[in-house]
Parts: sequence; C-alpha cells; structure tokens
Amino acid sequence: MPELPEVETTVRGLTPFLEGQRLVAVTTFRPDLRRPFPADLAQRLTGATVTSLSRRAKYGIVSTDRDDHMIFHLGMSGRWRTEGGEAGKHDHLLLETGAGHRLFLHDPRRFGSVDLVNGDPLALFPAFVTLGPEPLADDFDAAYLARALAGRRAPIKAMLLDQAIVAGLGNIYVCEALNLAKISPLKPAADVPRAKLAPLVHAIKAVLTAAIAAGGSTLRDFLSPEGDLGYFAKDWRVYGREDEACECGGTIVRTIQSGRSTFHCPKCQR
DNA sequence: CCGTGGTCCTGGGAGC
DNA sequence: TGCTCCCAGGACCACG
Repeated sequence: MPELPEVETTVRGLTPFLEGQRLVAVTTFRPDLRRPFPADLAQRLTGATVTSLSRRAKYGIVSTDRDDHMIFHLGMSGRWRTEGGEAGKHDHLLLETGAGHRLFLHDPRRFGSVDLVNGDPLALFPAFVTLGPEPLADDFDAAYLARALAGRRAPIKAMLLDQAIVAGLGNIYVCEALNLAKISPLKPAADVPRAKLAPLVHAIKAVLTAAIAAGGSTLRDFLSPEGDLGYFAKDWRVYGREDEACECGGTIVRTIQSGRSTFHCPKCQR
C-alpha cells in the first residue's frame, strides 16, 4: 500500500524520466479511476514540458511549464510502469515523452486518482488545504503533536492516520512507529504522556526514513518505478506478524480498529 | 466539533 | 478444478 515512503520513492524514480521532458502524447484508456480523469487532461498536458516532480502526503505532483500540476494518488495498488511496451489490462494512463519513454499508470484495483490543477496546488487542490504537516518536516515535532492531540479521545492510532494531524502515514507505518515508540495503538490520543510524544515523533521519522532508504517497502502490489519487484519488506516489527514474537519477548496481537487491522505488542506497548 | 462506520474497487488467498 | 467468500486499504461522507 503506497504510503509516504512509496510515493516518495515513486517520485524520485519518475524524475529522471520526466523532468525537463516534453510530453508528446498523453492517453487515457478508460474514463476514470476512483473518480473520472479530468476531461481535458490529455489536451492540457500534451505539448507541455515537465518542470519538476514533487510529493505532498501520499500524492505525487507532476508540474509543467504551463503551471498545470497533475496530482496522482496511487491508492492501494497503483504504480508507474516505466518499462514501456504496450498498454495492458490495468494500465489506465500513458505519458509519452520526447525522449521516447512510455510511462504507464498501472492500478489493478483502481483506488487511485488523477487530478489537474492550474496554479499553486498546495493552495488550490482541495485535498491539500486541510492536510497537516509533513512528518519529516521540522515543524512536525512533539510540541505540535501535543497541541494537535489535546483533548482528543480517539485512539492514538486513528489520530495518526488522520491526514489533518500528520500527512502521509498509513496503516503499516503507524503500527510500526507505535511499536517503536512503545505506545499502545488503543490508547486515547490525549492520554499519551507528554514525555512519550518526542519518542513518538522520532519513531515516525525513523520508520519513514528507513523505508525511503530501502526504496519504499511494499506488499504484493507495489513495484518500484523502475518496474522491478525489489524491496519486499520482510523486516516489519509488528505489521502482519500476528502471533509472532515482538523484540521485547511479548507476542504480537492483531486487533481491529475502525474496521482496519492493528498489530501491536501488549507487553511493551502501553 | 468529534468519533465511528460505511462505501468505493478488484485481485488474491482461503476454504469447501 | 472451480466456485464463493472475504479481506486489503485511503479518502470521503453520512450519521449520532
């Protein structure tokens, strides 16, 4: 499931194929993913030159010299295919560059999305306006988290999944960070001791940084932009490890919170 | 405002 | 072998 590290890896992987390149053809193979593609997507991108690629939360942004910004979300099974060839069943969008590269947006479950904004996307794209800070940025710190969680009775896990609190975490890295920081995912957010917030912030930054360094971890679906099947993360601390031993010697349990699986160790996470 | 739960979508694994 | 069932997940919306 592409979370922040996978999107970051994707953006970095796409950059050499797209930055400075003219888009000579843009093709959609169906009308929609989760939502319709912008009706004028191909018309507006064709002939434009890509000036930069960036990321906000779990979204990738491809910016052009027309001040158009294509914003993609990979959902749970999306990836960019850079090995070229012809469009397959689950290829839904194709970008062809002046250098001859053919980049397919491949998304079997179609949980992803593609939007197009003219002008500053951070100010104009609705989903960006309400986002909290980037977890790897300096303004995401213990003081911020203390303010954001004050009075909140929802479990800390739910709060960390809330993109308005912090932008880019998903189920896997929230479980991992909470285990590393030795905090129970079930604990009401406001009841997490103030002294544990700095370790929590540190843990979040650590798991994300490690995952980016590893090239973005993955479940079955994610492939790197280079198209290889690399980096299948086997080194999660708790995620997907029900009944296995935690580092502390306890046994990892799986519970359901808000309909989603949570993995944690009741012995060291309190 | 807050918290929770349903919904979208489809591939893949489990179970019969 | 082939069928059915159910789960995975982020974002968004409706509800109490």
